[in-house]
Amino acid sequence: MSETADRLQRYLEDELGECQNEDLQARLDDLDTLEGLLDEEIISNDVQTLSALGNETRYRLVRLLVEADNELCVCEITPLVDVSDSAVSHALSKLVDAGLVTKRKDGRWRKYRATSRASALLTVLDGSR
Amino acid sequence: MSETADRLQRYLEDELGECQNEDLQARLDDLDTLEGLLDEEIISNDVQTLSALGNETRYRLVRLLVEADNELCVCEITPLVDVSDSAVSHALSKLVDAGLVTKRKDGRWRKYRATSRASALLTVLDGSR
DNA sequence: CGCTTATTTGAAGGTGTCTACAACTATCGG
DNA sequence: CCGATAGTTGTAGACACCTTCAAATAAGCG
Repeated sequence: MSETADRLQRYLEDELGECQNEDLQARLDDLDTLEGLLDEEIISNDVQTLSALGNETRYRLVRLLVEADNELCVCEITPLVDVSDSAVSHALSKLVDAGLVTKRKDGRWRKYRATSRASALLTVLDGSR
Repeated sequence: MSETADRLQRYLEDELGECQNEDLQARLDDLDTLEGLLDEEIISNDVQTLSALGNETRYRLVRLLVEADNELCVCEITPLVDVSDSAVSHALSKLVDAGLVTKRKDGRWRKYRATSRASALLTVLDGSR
């Protein structure tokens, strides 16, 4: 038996009392179940979303688009953040990949809009502070 | 006038029509207001939260703690993820800093529990997929 | 006390990320 | 077509991050 499993065993005996072997097995099963609940695809998708938002530039862009409650042209967005055009473009592209904004071509202008997922996330952040 | 401001001016004239000078000024004011809505402290706090969750190991830890709906001992958590004890400890510490989990000492064991902010975020992610 | 065990801390190294620059594509107006 | 403008893409280097190992701290037990 591995060392970490030993430690877990000791912990559970400590917590439950040594006599309750049924409870101990039940607890081990619970922990197994817990692990089983993790879906790899959901994880990687959520992590992509969160790490996209977890960057100051991209967070600002999303905030602005959500507050605007409308699509904005790149040329409207760029003056509002303190990085190069190129950085804005890279950032928006990553946000599109993450499903946090959508892109629309309009002649020579490109317009971006926050998705409902983006505004839902910001709403929760605002509401749980 | 800067280049990006020139571009913005051209865009707005393009969109609104050149005659509507009042509307143009109003739009510029709107964009200014938008920028003013960004609060630096909120931004850095949210970005810290999001970047903490935007890492696979930490995301898994939070998921597990939220699903458990209870505090878990480090020794229960470690076998559920595929990194060293040390990595788990570092990860949990960052999550505490970000306000996503809380820590409690119980004798020689340390127990962690997800905060309501953490479960709110996961709920929104689940609900907006 | 001294030993064992649980967890944390510090540091290092390998990897990934972010932004700016430059070059590119695409669209518009003449 | 051609020049100008809007925006994107590739890339490089500076920097940050993540994990591991080793050592440190802390608590319980004899």
